[in-house]
Amino acid sequence: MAPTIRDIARVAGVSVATASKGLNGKGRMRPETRERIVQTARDLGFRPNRNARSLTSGRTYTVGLLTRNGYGRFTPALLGGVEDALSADTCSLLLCDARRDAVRERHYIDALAARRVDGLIVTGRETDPAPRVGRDLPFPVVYAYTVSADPADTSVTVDDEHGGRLAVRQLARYGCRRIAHLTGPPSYAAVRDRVTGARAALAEESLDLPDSRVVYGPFSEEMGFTHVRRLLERDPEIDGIFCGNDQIARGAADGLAAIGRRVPDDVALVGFDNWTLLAASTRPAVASVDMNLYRLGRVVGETLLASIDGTVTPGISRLPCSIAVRASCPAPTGDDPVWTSDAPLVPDA
Amino acid sequence: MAPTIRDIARVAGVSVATASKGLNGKGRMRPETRERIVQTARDLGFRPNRNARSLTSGRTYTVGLLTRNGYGRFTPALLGGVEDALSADTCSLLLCDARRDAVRERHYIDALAARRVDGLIVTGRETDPAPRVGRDLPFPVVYAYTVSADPADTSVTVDDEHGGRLAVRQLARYGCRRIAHLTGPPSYAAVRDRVTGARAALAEESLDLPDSRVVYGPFSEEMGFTHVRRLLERDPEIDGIFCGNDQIARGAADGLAAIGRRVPDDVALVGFDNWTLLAASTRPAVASVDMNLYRLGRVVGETLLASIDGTVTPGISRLPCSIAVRASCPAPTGDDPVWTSDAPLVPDA
DNA sequence: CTGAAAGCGCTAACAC
DNA sequence: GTGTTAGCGCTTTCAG
Repeated sequence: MAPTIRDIARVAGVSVATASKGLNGKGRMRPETRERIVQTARDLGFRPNRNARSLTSGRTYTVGLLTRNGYGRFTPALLGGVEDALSADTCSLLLCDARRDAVRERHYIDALAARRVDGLIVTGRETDPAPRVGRDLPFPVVYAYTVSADPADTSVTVDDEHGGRLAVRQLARYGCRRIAHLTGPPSYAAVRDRVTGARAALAEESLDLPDSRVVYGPFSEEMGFTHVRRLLERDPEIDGIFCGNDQIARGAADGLAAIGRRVPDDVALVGFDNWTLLAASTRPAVASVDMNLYRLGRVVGETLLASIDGTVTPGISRLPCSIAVRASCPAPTGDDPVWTSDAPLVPDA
Repeated sequence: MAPTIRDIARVAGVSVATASKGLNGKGRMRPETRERIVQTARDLGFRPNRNARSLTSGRTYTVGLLTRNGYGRFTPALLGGVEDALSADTCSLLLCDARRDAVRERHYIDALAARRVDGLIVTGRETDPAPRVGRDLPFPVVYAYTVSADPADTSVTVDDEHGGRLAVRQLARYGCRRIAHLTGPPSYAAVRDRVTGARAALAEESLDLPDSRVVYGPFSEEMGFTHVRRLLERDPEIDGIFCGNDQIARGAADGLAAIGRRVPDDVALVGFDNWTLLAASTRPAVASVDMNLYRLGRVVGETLLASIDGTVTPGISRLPCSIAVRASCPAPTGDDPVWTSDAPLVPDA
C-alpha cells in the first residue's frame, strides 16, 4: 500500500496536522521540522492522494473532454492546445467519445458529474450550432470548434469567414482575376461562411464569385478531380481556385494536370485545413488556410479555466486563420497572418 | 452545491447508512424504504461522489493513457477500442501526452499516481522496444502498439511480420512473380519485421525478395514517387510492389502513371496501414494491410482490466493484420483475414 | 510552533 | 429493518 500522511507523521514524529502543513508549505513551523517532514515523505515515496484532497478542497483539477463524433484529424492539434492551457493549472483531461449517440453522451455527462470534474469541453467535427450538452450542469462548459445553439453558452470556434477571405486574397495577390470555388456540402455552416468571406474579400478587390463558379459536393479528392475539369471546360478563363479543403485541392491539382493546365501558372490553387501530410505532398504543394487549431485549443482551455474561476464569457468567439504559402499560389502575403509550423506539436500522423 | 448522501438521508427520513445501503441495493430493508430513498435521490438529482467512494473502495475506476509522442493517425482507432473495452468496467480514461520528453513523462506518471489510477496504458508511434515507463509503479501497465524493452512488462502490438506476409501473398495471388518492396527507414522494427514476413511468405511460393528489390527511404509519397521509377528502370520485369505505407503506395501509383505503367495490369500494388482516406482516393484505389487497431485497443483494454484484477500476462503479444482489397491488387484473398470496415468507429478524419 | 478534533462524502461492521 | 460508529486520506480551524 502507498504510504499515507499518517505514515509520514508517525515516522517524522509529528502529528498528522503538522505533517500536512509541512508538506504544503503552509502555517509556520521550525524549518528543521518542515525539513524533516519533507525528507520523510521523500524517503517513503509519499504521494498525496488527490482524490482525498479534492474531498475537502471541492476542486478535482480534472476536466472532461467530450467529443461528439469521434476523434478526427482536427483532434490532435486541438487537444494539444487544451492540454497545454490546462497544464498551467495542473488539470488533467478525462476523455469521452459520444460517437453521435445521445444516450452515450448523457451517460458520459453523468459519469463526469459523478467524478466532480471542474469543467467540460465539448467538441465535434462541425462548426454548425449544435444542441447544448445538457442544462443546469454542475460545472462550466466550453464548446470547442463546434458551437452551442444556445447563445448563453460559451463557444470558441474558427472564423471561417476570415479563412475564406484569406484564401481568395492570396489568389488575388498572385494575380488571379477569375476565381472559382470547389467546396463541400452547403449544409455545413463552415462551407457557407467561407463562401461569404471569399465574396466579401473579392468585392474589396472589385472581383466577384458568381454562383456559376461555385461548386458544392462531397469533401473528397474525387470531387476536386472531376469538377475541376468540368469547371474549366465551361469557363476556360478561370485562373484561380479556392478549394474547400486539401483533399479537394489535391483532386483539383491532379485534375488540372490531367487536362494539361499548369499549376500555378495557368491556374493557382489554395486549399483549406493545411493538412500538411496531404498539402505538402501534392504536386505542386498546395497553399492552404490553417485554422490554428492548437491555438484554438489553448484559448478553449484558458476560457474554461476562467469559467471555473467564475469568469464566464457567454457567446461565440471566432479565432482568425492563417495562410500557409506553398507552390500552388506563391504570392507575398501582405499583412495577412502567415502559418509557419506546428510549433510545440508532433506534426500530423 | 450538489446534494450529498446526508441530504438524501435527511429528506427520506433515514440514517446515512440506510441511505447508502438503499442506493446501492445492499443490505436488507423494507422495499418501501428503499423505494423512498431512491425516489428522494432522484428528486434531488443526487449523484454519488465517485472520488469519495474510491477513498474507501481503493479503486478509482480511472486509467491513464500516456502517449509518448503525440496523437497520430493511429490514435483514434486504438483509443476507440480501449474506451470500449474499459467501458465494460465503467472506467474512464485520463489523457497525457509526453511529447517525447522524459521530464514530462515522469511528471505525468506522478500525476497519475497521485490520482490513484487503477492502471496505465502507454502508447507510442513505433513498435520498437522502448524504455519502460518507470519501475515499481503502484499500478499495472500495458504497452499498446509500442512495446516495452523489459520482457517482464505486458505489451500488445501488431504482428508486422504477419502484415508483411499478407501483403505479398495478396500480390502473389494476383499473379505477381517479381515483387519489390518500397518502404520506410530500416531503423524501424516494423519495417524490418515486414520485410522478414514478406520474405517468409514469398519463400513458400518459391519466390524471393532480393535486396536489390528492396528500397528503404522516408515514409512519404515523394519516396514512392521517385523510387518506383528508378526501380522499374533498373528492373523492368517487376510486376508487383509491396509498399511500406499508403503514402508510399500513393506516390508509387502516381509514379507508375507518370511512366505509363498501368496499375494493376502491369504492376500491382499493396500498401500498409489501410488509411482509407488516402488509399481509397488513390487512382486506382490501393489495396492495403490493416493493422486492426481498434481490436488492438480492445485487447489492450481487456488486458489492463485483467491486470488490475491480478491476472498479469507478461511478454509481448502480437495481433494479426487483415488485408483490405482494392483495385490496385484485385485478387481473391484465400484464407487470409479480410478487412471490411471500421465497424463501431467514426471513420478517419 | 505544534497537535487535537472536526469534517469532506461515502461505505461497512456491528449493534439495536 | 435500521441506526450507530468508525474510518478511508487529507485539510483546517482552533486550542495549547
